[in-house]
Amino acid sequence: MNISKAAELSGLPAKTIRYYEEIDLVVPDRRANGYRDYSKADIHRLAFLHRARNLGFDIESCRKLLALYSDTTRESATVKALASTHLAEIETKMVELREMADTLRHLIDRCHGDDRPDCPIIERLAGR
Amino acid sequence: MNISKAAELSGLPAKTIRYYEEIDLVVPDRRANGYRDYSKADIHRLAFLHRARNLGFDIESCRKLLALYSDTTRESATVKALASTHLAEIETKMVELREMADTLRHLIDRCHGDDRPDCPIIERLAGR
DNA sequence: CCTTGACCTTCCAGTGGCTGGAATCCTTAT
DNA sequence: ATAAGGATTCCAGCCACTGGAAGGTCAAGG
Repeated sequence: MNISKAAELSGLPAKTIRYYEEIDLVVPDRRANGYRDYSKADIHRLAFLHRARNLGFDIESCRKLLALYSDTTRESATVKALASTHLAEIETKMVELREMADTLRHLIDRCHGDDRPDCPIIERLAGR
Repeated sequence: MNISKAAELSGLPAKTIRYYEEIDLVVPDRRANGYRDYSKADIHRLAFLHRARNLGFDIESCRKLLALYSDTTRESATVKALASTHLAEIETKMVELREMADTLRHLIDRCHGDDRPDCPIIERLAGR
């Protein structure tokens, strides 16, 4: 299967698929003409990566998840730990964003937003 | 004022301050020996940048905010628009993160997390 | 057989916002 | 005179792609 078909089936851009090969995530066979030849298993791995990335896992975590996916003797505890760590990171980031958003909303609410120069947003950034 | 003092007063690492000069955000005078010489106004601008970055504004927005900061004829509407756009982006990101977090929590809750291989997290990533 | 166009290949450069490190220079204290 | 602690520049790397150039391959139509 050519790369464009693999892209269509996995939902990943061809460029990304080539990149994943470069970093040894999914390395397909090659045909005599040098074209990449993706197997069904390769497609499954690519789609797996697509879903894992959509859940925000970074590439190194995806690599580990992919290894666990292929390892039928895996312990679910390992997977759960990986996902829990990732969830904690997401929650940390959410807290940061919420704090930013709250501050911004507060300042925006207090800014007249007209043709006058005085502005609580600028004042806050200037340190009051 | 030397860069290390500027770093201390603005709260930014010296490396970052040099980077900000490179991209023409804050360009200090130079002494005869080639050392950067930061004025009080420079320090204010650096601290301003520090706060703006902490609110999540990207560098180009910081550049605009800095210009508005220096422009006493600014219209607060301009600042408000910039901040509102940024707030909307943050809120979008928060929604994405919340969706990821909800999905992850759901899956983690259903994973035994023991020595057995069956795992709803892997199953979900594999596409059921 | 030739051309066209769609596909494939590799390689290089750029994104954002720094950060680390190497090599060298300047200042101050002993 | 020397050593420590600053300062300087420049180059490389991070993450996860993404765009583009230059060229090779293949199937269909004339």
